[in-house]
Amino acid sequence: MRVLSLLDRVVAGGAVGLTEAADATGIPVSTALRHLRVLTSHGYLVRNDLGRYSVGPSFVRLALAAFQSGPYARLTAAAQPALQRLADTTEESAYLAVRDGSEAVYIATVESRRAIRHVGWVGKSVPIEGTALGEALASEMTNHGRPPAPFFNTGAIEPDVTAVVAPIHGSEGIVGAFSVLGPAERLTGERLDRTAEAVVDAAVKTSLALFPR
Amino acid sequence: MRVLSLLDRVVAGGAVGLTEAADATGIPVSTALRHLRVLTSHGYLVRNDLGRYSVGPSFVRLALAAFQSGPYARLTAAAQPALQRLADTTEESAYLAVRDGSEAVYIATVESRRAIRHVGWVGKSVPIEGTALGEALASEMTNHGRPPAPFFNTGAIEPDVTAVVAPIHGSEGIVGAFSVLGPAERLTGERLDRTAEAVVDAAVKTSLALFPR
DNA sequence: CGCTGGTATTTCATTAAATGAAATCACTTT
DNA sequence: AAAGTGATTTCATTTAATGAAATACCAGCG
Repeated sequence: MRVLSLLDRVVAGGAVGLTEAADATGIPVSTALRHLRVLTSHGYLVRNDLGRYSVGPSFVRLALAAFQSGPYARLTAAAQPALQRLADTTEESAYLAVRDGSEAVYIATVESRRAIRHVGWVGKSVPIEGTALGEALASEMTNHGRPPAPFFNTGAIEPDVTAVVAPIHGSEGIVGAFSVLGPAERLTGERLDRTAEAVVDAAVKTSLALFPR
Repeated sequence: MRVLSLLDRVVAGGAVGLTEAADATGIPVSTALRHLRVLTSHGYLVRNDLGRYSVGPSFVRLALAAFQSGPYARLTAAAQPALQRLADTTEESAYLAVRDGSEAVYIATVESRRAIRHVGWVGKSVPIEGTALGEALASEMTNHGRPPAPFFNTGAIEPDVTAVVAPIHGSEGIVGAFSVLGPAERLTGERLDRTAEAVVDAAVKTSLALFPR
């Protein structure tokens, strides 16, 4: 699995030298070099003129496939209309996220049209612990036919950013969550209430689209 | 590297059983099972209730990173305005592709607004040999300061689909190519000529954006 | 209900690849 | 020229991978 650790670090890091990759993964440089050479020979990585490794075309092909077939294709397709509606009605950026072990990863977004808006969290991971998103993804479906309750948090990841979250259910439990993110000073009072209603509504509709009962 | 072959097949395949993954990679099922379990334990794959393996959240996180940092982030960002212009001016679907060994992979698109339009080739691989795209990606920078010549082909991959292609240069040679794809009956005569000019122009402008001289 | 076929899982002995330190090389900076 | 950093090669050792065979499970069919 060393080879995947290295691949992970290089793809996540953008452009990474041998010693940096070895240090980041705790692998001796001679071992890391061998693995990086194998990954490069198969096209998963490329090595540029400066000797730095980056993602290669074979990995890119798989990255595209990951969103075109399989569960994330279905989830992102089912979620897209709801994300658009969420961004339109709440006038804040709306995100779709999934659970990745002890973290949550934002995998899709429709950004708010406002000049002051939350941006750039697709691909970002946040901990399950201590975040509204984490709570939502780790929650149980305990509402017995009633709409799920929304989750709120301010400042968990960034100061003055409020998150309003609702989980999405599929055939095998919680498959993702919607999160609307915006400045805390805007998301208060009645705007916060209406945002919560919209997020819950989006989650319920997307859950039904994925798993009709 | 067996582990990456398996990962490749599962991600590309969408939802794949143990025996299918083993057969597709030529790996004995007991060995394949072990690898699939390791991939699942790290979150790169998931296994559903039916026992089929699909892409998992750790892989999705990397897939997103592949387009956010590193060479493909730069390439797709630099190419986006040109793809949009190409689709607008030619009224056909425009694609960006890169070379992956003996194949070419389409990695981004702006689709034509026409009802009859070419769709759905992002993530698809075509051979270098026998295609206009392949010729373009394999070509040398032999025009010595003059604009590159466009490449044409009809029916190489699908009957009655014409491709008009031009390579994009970066600091280390050819880094990608633009391809406009549309019905052969539409892309003839003066429309074909103007499409070729537009593709070459897009490639030249994107090359300059990536590697100013 | 029993049988068959296909798929998945476990076990265990064998093999092959991975490993990693040390020596060496290359390049940049002082 | 020397020093420091990063990369590469070599080689002996170790560890993980391997894969066949046995077993278990499940769905479909007669």
